[in-house]
Amino acid sequence: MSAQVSARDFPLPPAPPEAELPEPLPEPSRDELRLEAVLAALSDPLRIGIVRKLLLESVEHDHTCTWFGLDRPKSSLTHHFRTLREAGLIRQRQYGPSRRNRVRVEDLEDRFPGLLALVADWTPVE
Amino acid sequence: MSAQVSARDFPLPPAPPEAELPEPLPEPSRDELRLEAVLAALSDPLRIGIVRKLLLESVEHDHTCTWFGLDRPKSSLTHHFRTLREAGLIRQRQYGPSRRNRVRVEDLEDRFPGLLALVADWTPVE
DNA sequence: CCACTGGTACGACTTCTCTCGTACTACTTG
DNA sequence: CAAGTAGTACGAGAGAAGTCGTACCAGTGG
Repeated sequence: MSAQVSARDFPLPPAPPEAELPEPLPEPSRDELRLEAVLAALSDPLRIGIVRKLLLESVEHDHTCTWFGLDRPKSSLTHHFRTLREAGLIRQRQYGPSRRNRVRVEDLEDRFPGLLALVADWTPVE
Repeated sequence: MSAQVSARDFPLPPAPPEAELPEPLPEPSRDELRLEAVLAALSDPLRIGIVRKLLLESVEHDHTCTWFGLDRPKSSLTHHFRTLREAGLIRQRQYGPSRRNRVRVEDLEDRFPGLLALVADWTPVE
């Protein structure tokens, strides 16, 4: 059956008050995004799962690393989230002691239209 | 400026007489294609360049590995073309002594719609 | 049959990536 | 200030991947 999630047109996040948020951690600018790097970051099942979960369950809200419920040591999670940020897939902000993540939907749709729809349709191996 | 190649809708190849062609080398079936594997294969600049060139310059014709004019040893090319075939991006057929490649446009558009458009728009680092 | 062409297979080497333990830092709360 | 929470940095080990030389093989054409 393979119920395909129809996630073609992402509602762009309703322009939150960016000015009031903590500064994002260092990340490539929209123009610096490289398709090879983005694809490499997404080629790991854990990471594409993270991006997919963020897309489907929280386009408008940021989430901490632990929100994902991943059964990995903290140092492994740091590695994967940093990989995603350095490739330009997610934006990370420091909220007090914790760090929150969101997908860079606007930037990615602008540079690589349709890519996030593929991520949203992805399913892990059974 | 970045003149974006508008390559959204690929003309599906006009159904060549598949029966008369040599058998394809072993490859994953359409249902076996995995997005992670496809993205991993495309995350190498040399390989995404190969797929892009095949897409833009020869959708309807197969090409040998040497046609690409890549300045690498033969054994390296064998490695990259096999990687692309095993990920399901290209189909390879043996024509006498040489081996010819084409992109699996139909299968990829069916499973991962829009992905090939991103590949066609890709440009190498200057 | 011999040389040429267009590849493959194998193996070595190097580099990258994933994984994770340990130690540490930053902030919050009592 | 002490304890708890959420994360980082460092570094080591294992495995995967890229690079490429060498030897080899299958057709093609003289």
